[in-house]
Amino acid sequence: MSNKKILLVEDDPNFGIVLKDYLTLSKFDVTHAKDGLEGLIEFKNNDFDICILDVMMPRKDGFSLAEDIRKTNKEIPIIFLTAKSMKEDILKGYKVGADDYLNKPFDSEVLLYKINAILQRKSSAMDAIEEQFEFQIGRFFLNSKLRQLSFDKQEPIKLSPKENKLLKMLATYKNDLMPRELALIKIWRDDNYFTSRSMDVYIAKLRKYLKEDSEVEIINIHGEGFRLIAK
Amino acid sequence: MSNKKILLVEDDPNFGIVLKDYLTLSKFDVTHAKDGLEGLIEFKNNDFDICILDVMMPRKDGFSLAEDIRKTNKEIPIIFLTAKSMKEDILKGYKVGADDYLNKPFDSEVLLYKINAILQRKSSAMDAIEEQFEFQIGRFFLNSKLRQLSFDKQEPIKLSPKENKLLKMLATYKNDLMPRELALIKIWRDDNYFTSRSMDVYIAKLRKYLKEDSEVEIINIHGEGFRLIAK
DNA sequence: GGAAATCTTAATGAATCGTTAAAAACAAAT
DNA sequence: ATTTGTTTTTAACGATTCATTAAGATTTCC
Repeated sequence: MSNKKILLVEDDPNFGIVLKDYLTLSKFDVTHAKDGLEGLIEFKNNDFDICILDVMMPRKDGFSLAEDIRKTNKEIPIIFLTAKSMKEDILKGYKVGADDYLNKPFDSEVLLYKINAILQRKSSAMDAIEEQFEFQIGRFFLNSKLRQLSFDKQEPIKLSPKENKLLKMLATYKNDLMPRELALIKIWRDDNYFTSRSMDVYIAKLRKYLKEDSEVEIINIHGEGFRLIAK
Repeated sequence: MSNKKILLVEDDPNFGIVLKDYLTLSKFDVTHAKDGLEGLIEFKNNDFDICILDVMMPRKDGFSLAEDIRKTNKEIPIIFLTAKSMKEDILKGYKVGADDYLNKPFDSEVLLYKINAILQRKSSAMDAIEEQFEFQIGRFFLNSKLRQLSFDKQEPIKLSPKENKLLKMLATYKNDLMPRELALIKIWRDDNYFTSRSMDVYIAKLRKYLKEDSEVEIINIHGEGFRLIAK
């Protein structure tokens, strides 16, 4: 099997070369472009498996490049390298369709780990295509495709789109922390005072639905997010 | 298992050689660089497990070298050797991401002890890439992601963010000194009279939580920091 | 003994969250 | 186009959680 091909777009020459060497040693074919425009040209002339883009670059920044890449290819994994851990940047990245992002400086082993994780995720996702849409939550049963929440033999509750997405997300993180920010970005596509308030309203609605089973509850972790507890 | 690899950067030739020999005898592979620039080159060409850097060196001092190292690798443990025990230096070191520091002259056995303690601390966590968030503390169990402290079958105690961060940090330094300044910089992001007082308040809170197990205690080491003792 | 460091409790004010209700936006059907 | 019903957002207010500061007591170090 031939090596996976990486497009690395990074304007800092030193850092770029070190990173390229490191990835080459880790058995990837690396093409190193020095700015966004060069990156776009390389992208169009080759067939890469994954893109690693610096955010801040002359001529064309990483986000803008990502948008252009997405016009050609909706699936290719993109990892952003952001110098600062600005929330602005992270949000923007997710909107452009980032698969992951890393704050510089970072441990190169973490990058390697993320690359492999993403490549694996994509390939297995391709095999199975469909994602999970049925969840057991205590004595409740959620079918997120039909947007129905069932309890015993009772008539199922019909969920609105947002209720459904939120409960599904809580269920995929069952018994674990679902970070508030993540839900806002993925479901509300924005993270501000009002979307956050809106989310609280939906949490209240879900709690009302779920209160028939006393074993099930949604608890808040102050400043962090919510946790759906169910045996 | 192969020996752990140490990058030792020390400009004093006599001291450097003695230290290198001592560490080699203690079953480490030691690369000895004579100044900061040489150290950086060695760092980029090899794969070390830990760095020991003298602070005062010609061409490139230890702090500057540490910053460069951190650009490539955010996790690798760094120990500083400082001639004077200036608080300025210690703070600067921690801000650059030091794991520990030693005042010259020092007992080489102390250095050895610290190296092993740090490697142990890092290795268990680093295997999994993502950081550790579960800790056993005597009969207590801390889940720092969920911010809860459990004791036997009792209802877990919910920890506030600061309580959680502080206890987590104490736990990673379990049975060892957690330097006061380090906690202040990493958790409070500042080191002054008030943050220090605030930390004391949190130590008091944690002691209250932990007093159910008489085998567990947080002791103060006057002028140095705290030590979480647990079997 | 005296200065510096630490311990502990309590008070304050800010940020976050919970809940209800009303307003606005949206969609489907008349 | 207007009506009707659903969904989502905004508003308002109370409740809870949280970090900091103050202040006095106690301990440690020289």
